[in-house]
Amino acid sequence: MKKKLSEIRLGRLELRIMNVVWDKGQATVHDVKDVISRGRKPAYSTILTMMRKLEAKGYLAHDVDDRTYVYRAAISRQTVRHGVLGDLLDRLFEGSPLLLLNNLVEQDLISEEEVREIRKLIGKRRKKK
Amino acid sequence: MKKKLSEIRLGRLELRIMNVVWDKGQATVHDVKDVISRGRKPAYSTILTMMRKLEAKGYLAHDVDDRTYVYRAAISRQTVRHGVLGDLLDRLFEGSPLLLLNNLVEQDLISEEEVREIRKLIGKRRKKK
DNA sequence: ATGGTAATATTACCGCGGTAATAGCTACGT
DNA sequence: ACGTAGCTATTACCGCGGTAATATTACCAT
Repeated sequence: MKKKLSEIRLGRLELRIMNVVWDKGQATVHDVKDVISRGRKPAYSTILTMMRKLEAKGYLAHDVDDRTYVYRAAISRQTVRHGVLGDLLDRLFEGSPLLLLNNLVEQDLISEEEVREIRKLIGKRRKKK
Repeated sequence: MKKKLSEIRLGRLELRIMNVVWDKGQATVHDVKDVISRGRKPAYSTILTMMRKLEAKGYLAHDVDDRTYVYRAAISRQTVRHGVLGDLLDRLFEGSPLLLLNNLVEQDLISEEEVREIRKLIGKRRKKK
């Protein structure tokens, strides 16, 4: 089930679930329920339902281990990040990453040192090409 | 109608509408309908409904000019950008702006020159304080 | 065999963004 | 006075993320 990057759309709970699966590599419904702590704590059956829906949408897949579903991601964190970030850029920052960067600075979310690191990173990437 | 930054949530069409109002400073339903071009073109009544809902939520306000509603933004673009960006950071990038930056680089969305500009910007900000 | 246990499957509902048809109002032209 | 043009107001519906109770299934222990 391939998806265009721009079509990747995940709700809040969906993302919380995916994060658990990405972090742990694989997870059962119970695993997810145990890890999800912050804020509202959805019922077991809620998480179950959402994970089934996520699988139906092609974001999760599962193996069966002794009659327990062990889920794993069917889409990478990077892919989702790319998709969602691109979408945000498009919708709220005129498609300009620079504008977004600017915003991070205004919010004092990044420091000069961090920007320096990023420059280094870009340098390395350029060499590779 | 004050809102916590993290509670600012706007759908796709809502954001398209807000963008028009922000760009033009003020806009009637017709103005918005005329400007909105890309992709689906919602009916006049759809835009009308959405703008009323946006006003009910405190994102728009209106004056009446010769029995036509002239809407203006009741929340700034910056505020929405801050809110949405912070939320994204929190949900998908472990709250780390650096991780987000990194992602922009991986997607080849920012260049070394742009990062240099940002560093300059940060320098200026630091002096102000 | 049978009842408990622990998992998945089914079903139902809510709120909201989005969609739009249609009803209602009012000033203006003739 | 009256119809019409051009607005806003009302109403209804859909899909989906989220919520969760309840039903079903199947193994295990006694």
